[in-house]
Amino acid sequence: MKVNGHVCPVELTVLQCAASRHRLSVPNSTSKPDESRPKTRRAGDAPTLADVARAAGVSKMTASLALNGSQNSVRVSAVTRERVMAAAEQLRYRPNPIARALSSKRTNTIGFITTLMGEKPNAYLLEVFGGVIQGAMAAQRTTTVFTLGSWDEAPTRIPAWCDGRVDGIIVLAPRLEDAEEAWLLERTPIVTVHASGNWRMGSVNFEADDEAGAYEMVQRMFALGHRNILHVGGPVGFPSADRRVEGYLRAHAAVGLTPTPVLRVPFNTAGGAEGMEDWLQRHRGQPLPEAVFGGSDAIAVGCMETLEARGLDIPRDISVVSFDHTWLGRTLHMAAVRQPLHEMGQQAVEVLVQLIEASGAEPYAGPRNIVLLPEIVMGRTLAEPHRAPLLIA
Amino acid sequence: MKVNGHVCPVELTVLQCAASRHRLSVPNSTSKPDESRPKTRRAGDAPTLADVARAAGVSKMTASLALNGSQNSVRVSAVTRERVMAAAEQLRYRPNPIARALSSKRTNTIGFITTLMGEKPNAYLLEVFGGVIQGAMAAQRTTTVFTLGSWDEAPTRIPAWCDGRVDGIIVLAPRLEDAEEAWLLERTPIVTVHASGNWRMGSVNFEADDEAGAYEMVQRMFALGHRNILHVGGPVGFPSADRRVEGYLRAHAAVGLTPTPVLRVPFNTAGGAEGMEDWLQRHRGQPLPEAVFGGSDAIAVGCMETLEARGLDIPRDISVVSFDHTWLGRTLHMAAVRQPLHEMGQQAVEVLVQLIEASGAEPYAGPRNIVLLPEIVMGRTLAEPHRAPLLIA
DNA sequence: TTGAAAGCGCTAACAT
DNA sequence: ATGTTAGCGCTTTCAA
Repeated sequence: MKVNGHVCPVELTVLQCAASRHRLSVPNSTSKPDESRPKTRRAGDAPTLADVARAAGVSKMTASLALNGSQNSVRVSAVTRERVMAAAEQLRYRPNPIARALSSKRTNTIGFITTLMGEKPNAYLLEVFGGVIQGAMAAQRTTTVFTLGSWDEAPTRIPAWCDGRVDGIIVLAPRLEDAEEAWLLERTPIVTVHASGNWRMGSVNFEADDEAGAYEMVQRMFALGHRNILHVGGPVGFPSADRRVEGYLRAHAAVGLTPTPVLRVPFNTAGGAEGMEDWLQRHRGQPLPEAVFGGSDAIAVGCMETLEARGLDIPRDISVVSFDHTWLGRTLHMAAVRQPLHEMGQQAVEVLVQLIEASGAEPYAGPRNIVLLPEIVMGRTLAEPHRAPLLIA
Repeated sequence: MKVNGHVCPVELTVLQCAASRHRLSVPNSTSKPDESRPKTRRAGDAPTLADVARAAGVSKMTASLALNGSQNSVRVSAVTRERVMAAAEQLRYRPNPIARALSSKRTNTIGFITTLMGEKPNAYLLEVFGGVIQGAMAAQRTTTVFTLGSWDEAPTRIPAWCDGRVDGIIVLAPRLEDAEEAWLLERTPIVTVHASGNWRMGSVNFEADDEAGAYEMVQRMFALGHRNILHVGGPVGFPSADRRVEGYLRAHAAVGLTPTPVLRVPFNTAGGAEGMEDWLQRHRGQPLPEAVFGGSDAIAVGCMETLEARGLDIPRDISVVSFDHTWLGRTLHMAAVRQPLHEMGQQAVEVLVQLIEASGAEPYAGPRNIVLLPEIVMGRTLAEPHRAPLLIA
């Protein structure tokens, strides 16, 4: 098979253009899950506990006890256990987790609910997700991902996932109202991240102290000598964006400085780039700010783009700092308020596990709202302000 | 509660330092999944099919048939169906997916196996993952993530996950030998991504034509006037890295140019930055390459870092192009060979579903190795070569 | 058109 | 120390 003038090595290879979105369909394949298949037990099927028990010459329950090692010393004699384990080994027995889940009402799986991590991955979300799967691994659980097309679907779809397939769920809630069908949620513990007070009580919420982080960062910049700092914040109505603005303002109030009016843009690179460009054009001839404080990594990167496109050097001519310090910010060595997103994900799992294991007798007694403190990270994009004030071209 | 001089609004709030990794433990919580709980049916439990049937005055199976809508017109009369559905609605009945899975041997879940997406997210991996969950959503399945500490664990842990909890799995295999316990895999369909020939036959593999992509990109650069292109490739032994080098070399051979010897570095930013710095120091006084071709986004970003730190302007003084065009490359508007990672993830799910639904009677008849064609993306980091040749300082 | 009954593979009370 | 028995909630023959 020849493509672009060279030969592909593998015989069965099929080359196709990715952009064509060509469906590789075989004749009778439906995209809907199949609901009907035969289920007579065939010889090739996986061995069950019964097979092991039979092979070891004991009953199913003895086999179960021997294998699960629970009730350690008492229930099963050493020789019996030995025999059972040998049989299991020999048959290559693997317990069926579905059957176990049905019987024990525990799937050992936690759900992670997110909006589509599509073509345009959300760095913030991915960061938390990384923490979640790491936490899940540490807690000996697996993570299943439920994808929401948009947050509008949340009230109807989230309860539908609380149907026993997971022991508990973690919800990343940028902003979320009370679920209408809260009745179902009562059976499935939930931990939210960044659902600042919007979610029903009874669950546990994680958030970062955005306000304090922004306050601290602006103070640091003041200490470096900056006086004219432009804050390009996220959209109005996002609690976290709003709180960052508050921190920015409070820092100014604390030292008696009049803040430059805040710019609000969407939480993405284009938002930062276009907002910045627009702002610069509206302030032509006026002094260039000494620094820009982006409301997120993406916003800050967008701002940098615009500034650099105008020939400005960062941080010589103007400093740029950001919020979050996700992988994007780290890669670019940006100065930022680091929000402990990864830790949030990990700790969310820890708390969720506690919630799951809390029986009626010993209810969860920990905190209901957990606020992590952000930290200031210095980087290559922040320096002392430019000596001679620059004007906006 | 006061922190950093301001008051937190929520009463139950607990502030904690993220870096402390403090365990929020409640007294009797074990991290191991709990194995023992009572299971007598209490009034507050979720309604079952039996409850619905009783409420509707029919048998369980009639209820099941009525609700699942299978055997559409024949089996159940319209009135009965109506009554059953009303009862279900009224009881807020939700079918238990675990029970369904046990009975039907279908979980409608696909597994995604990956190494830890930890603090240092792998852009490549995340890109594919985004495609997978999107594909899964389209196919009405959920995705469960299995995390591998390192690839060494693959041969033992992957088979352990083929125990029925998922209908099939997708494996991102940078390099992977034959699984020793392949016997188990026979029951669970597998689609690999980038497992170029290393994995057992019988599964389906996806890959991109790295060689052709690199060839094409170098040709484009030749067309722009570049003659001295340094390829900073990924580590020796990674099939994809090796094939990119081959494409680079073939492009030179095609036009009769002698290629600059290839540099091989780790697949990350530090690799690119340090490799580049080292190379420049070893070639002091010699002509600066007109362009650098990074073996991945991360490598290219690292190279750019080093070059810009030396005061070089990209692309005026030197062009930089990369491979992959993941989110990092897109954010920075880099010129690159775009590998269709997202599409790979999506299509991997489509094929996996076909594999799952292929019964013994109608086995999967599609291709076993699917090669997607990369495409060239122009960007801000690639321009015509610098007129006056520069020397390495 | 509907019902009764037998699993799916495992866990857990209750005997022995 | 081990076996018996009864579910978990659903699907699916097999009768009626």
